Amino acid sequence: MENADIAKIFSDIADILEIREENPFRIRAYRNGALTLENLSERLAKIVERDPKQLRELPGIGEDLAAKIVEAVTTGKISFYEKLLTQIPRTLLDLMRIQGIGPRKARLFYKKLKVESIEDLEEAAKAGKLQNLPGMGKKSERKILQAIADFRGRDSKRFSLFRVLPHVEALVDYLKNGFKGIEVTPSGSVRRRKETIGDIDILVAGGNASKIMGHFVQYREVKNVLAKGETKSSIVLNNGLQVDVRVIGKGSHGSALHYFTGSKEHNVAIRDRAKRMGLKISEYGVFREKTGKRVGGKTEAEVFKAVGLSWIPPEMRENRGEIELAEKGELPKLIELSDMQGDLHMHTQASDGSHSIEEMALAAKKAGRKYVAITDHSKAVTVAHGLDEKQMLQHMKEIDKVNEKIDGIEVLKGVEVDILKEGLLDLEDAVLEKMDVVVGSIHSHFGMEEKAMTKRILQAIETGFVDIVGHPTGRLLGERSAYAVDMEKLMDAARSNHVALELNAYPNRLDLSDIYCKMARDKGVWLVISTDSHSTAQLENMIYGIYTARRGWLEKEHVLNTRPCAEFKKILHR
DNA sequence: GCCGTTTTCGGCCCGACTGTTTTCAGTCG
Repeated sequence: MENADIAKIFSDIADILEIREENPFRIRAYRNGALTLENLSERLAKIVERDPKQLRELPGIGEDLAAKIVEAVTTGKISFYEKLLTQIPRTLLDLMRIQGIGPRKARLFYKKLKVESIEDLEEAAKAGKLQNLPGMGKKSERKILQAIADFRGRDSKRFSLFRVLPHVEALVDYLKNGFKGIEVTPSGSVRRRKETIGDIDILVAGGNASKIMGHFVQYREVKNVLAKGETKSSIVLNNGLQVDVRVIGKGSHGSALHYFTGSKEHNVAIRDRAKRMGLKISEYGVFREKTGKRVGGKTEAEVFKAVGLSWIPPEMRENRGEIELAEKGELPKLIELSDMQGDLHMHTQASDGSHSIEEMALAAKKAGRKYVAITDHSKAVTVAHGLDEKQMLQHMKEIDKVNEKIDGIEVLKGVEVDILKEGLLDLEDAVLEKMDVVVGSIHSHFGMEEKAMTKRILQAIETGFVDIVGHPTGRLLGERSAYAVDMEKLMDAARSNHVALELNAYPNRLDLSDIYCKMARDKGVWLVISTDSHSTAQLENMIYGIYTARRGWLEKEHVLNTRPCAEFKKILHR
């Protein structure tokens, strides 16, 4: 069992215990445990193998959960969970994924109507059986039917950040244009620059709250209004994206911004800390618990300062150790877009790109880069018109020509060479030898099992020709999951062979993920951030790589292409 | 079930909105 599987079981256990109305703190303990496992970069199996006692060092993992993890890793199941499932059907848990249905309602429907699944629930609602239950009515019944329809229509629940940001911008403009002197700030996972977004949260400071609410729900792209209150409203856009807006007084801007930026886990940890210090934090400010005296909240910095911390960048607020660092004053200085000097992965018309070498180079210069590597596909990637040895040599001459012709940016000769099924590279050594930059990537046989896939990539690394492993897990957000690879082994091999791993900034890749970036940072593995552009416009996607890098705690020094070209080349030619 | 600068026991984040109530439970973030 892998980390995510065990996390899912802990979360299921929490749901079941909730339906059974057990001790809410015990339930939270399982939830917290699940979150810890989700955010963990190291494989639990590895930790157990090394020393099961180390599980106890993980936040929220005590004697009990540690034992369950050991059981899961060694036997492939958790007997406590199996036992629970004999009492409550697994499909009942799906009910709680319907908006407006929590554990109480799920339990009510199950007990009174024998509803065990979403299908059962739909049937009961259509038959008018729900409205007569205690606490229910006609309106609730209608809402549930609507929520079931929404749930089904909403394809794959989360939206990629790059699809969401344009909507955020439009909404912020819309709100700002309606009123004078209000501050409109995107918060939530958008502000944390998470790779996928569940809904948009927008904070408005100042202004007439009820007027702002009235204006907001009339936004031109509203499909339906979920809730409209005095200070808080939620709408669903035509594309299925939910937007929450909250209005707050200007004096509480900082505490509200902190609160609505989250993450939830970070907030819980901060509030817990405040509590231990005799303080109470809400969206309205920081207060002394005893006297109720307000001690801050106008700015975010005030909130952090009140609990003895320096200001934590939003991208780090996931309760992955950032609070401990802030306490010691040791927060990293996160990488910024302006640090990026090179872009080492892009395609031209020679393979599957839309522009010429020169056009790409000039656009990259405009985007602020000082050097680029042109890395077209090799011949195995036929769908992308990959180049064979002869074509590649010709292409390299073209690159040389452009390099001589233009100023202000250095153009390196590169290739994105396919890592074949057996771990061999798709071009002859004699050609690879002449390259400045070799990116090795997987484009086929994604379904290989983990051992074989890991061996395949390790073998490619060990040829000595690969400088960078491109999009190392092959995932496409919302489309294709990562292929199975032992990331520990891959990173260890990369480090000992002086090979860098790519953080591919293509917005639906972001591969490596934030968690793997942090793992690379911890392990001292070199990284590069590249756009994998197929057109000049895509060179601007570097910013998405920066977002993910910042979420992975990366600093300038961890990323090779923040260095000047000469220094970068020197490192490559170790 | 977890955890400890008040505690190995007794706490555990906090508030808005809705629909059903006739003062509040459930859900959500």
